[in-house]
Amino acid sequence: MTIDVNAFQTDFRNWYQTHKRDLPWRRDQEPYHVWLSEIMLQQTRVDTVIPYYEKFLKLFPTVQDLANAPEDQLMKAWEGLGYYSRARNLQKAARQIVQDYNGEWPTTAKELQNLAGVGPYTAAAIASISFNEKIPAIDGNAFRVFSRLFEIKADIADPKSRQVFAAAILPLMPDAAPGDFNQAVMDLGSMIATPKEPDIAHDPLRKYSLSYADGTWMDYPVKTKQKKPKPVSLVGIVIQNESGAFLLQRRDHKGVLADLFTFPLLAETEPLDAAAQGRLIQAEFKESYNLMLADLKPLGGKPVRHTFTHLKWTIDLWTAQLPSDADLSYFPGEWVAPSESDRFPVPTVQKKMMKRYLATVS
DNA sequence: CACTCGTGGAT
DNA sequence: TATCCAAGAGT
Repeated sequence: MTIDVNAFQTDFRNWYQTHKRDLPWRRDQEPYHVWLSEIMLQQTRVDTVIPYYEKFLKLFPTVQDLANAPEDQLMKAWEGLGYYSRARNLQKAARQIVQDYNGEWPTTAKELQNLAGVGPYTAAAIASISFNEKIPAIDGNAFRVFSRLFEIKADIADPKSRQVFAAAILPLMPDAAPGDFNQAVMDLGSMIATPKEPDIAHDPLRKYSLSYADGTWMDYPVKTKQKKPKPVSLVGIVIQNESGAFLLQRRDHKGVLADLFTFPLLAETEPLDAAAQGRLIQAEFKESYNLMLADLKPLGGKPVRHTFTHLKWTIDLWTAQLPSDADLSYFPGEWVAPSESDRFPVPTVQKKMMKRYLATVS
């Protein structure tokens, strides 16, 4: 594979200067801004991230503000964005910067990877954009763009493939503005060299592309298929006291939706009929929480469905009553009045359950 | 290293 | 509805 690197860089740079997107985190090269945006953009679309990014910068203008933020305020600001461990790692890393690095950002990708939540991609992105390190930032766009350019058949789901791509990309990077090169790859991948139906006619790199020449671009990137989400049946219990407050449960610090608040959820080892669900709920509340629910009954209607990357939840909703003076010593959660329900970070599935409940009882 | 960890848009 | 997948990282 012989390629005129100078011509390639010129074509690519010219295209980027004309077509690059105007994004909030491109207003400067502040590592705090670049880092925050890169964490939010992990597995998340630009349009989704923008409002969260703007809100975060208003709430936490500096890395010191983020390091000092109350956890619930942080999680609340992240609510709905998904992959919530990113938010916890965000604050861990902010505290690393303030305490371990005395507020001075490390300037190399190698050092940046010591920060919580910063892996090889994010470290390379920050190092190249903020500190002009010549290192390829290899994300899904880069895998797609360069596998098609050079017909690279390494499986991108295999971590070992990263070095194959790095070796192919590095010789193409310019000494000046390597961060622009990496961002150009992302813009090209999201606007032109898309997964389905790439706009080949407007691709500034089309004359360098082996797969375009061979008509094989649909075969790239090579990626092993992901498994189907595992079906899980659950019951969700909408419990209210005599003043109408809801009993919300703080989920375990580990696992799915860690630390967030939902109606109490119980997983069934296998799908149960209504009678068995009722017995499960009463037994679990008695044995685990020492609580006796009153007036327990199915809400009725279709179950609430929610699909994660690896799980497919089917939730049958129930309703019950519990006095406000019930002893919650063994229950990880608290009463939440409808008026103050937005003080707690809740995942999307909780919003779905609440919406279904309110629609059914009204 | 295979698995875990969310959400919403596109098709 | 089913599937893919979007600027991945931690374990």
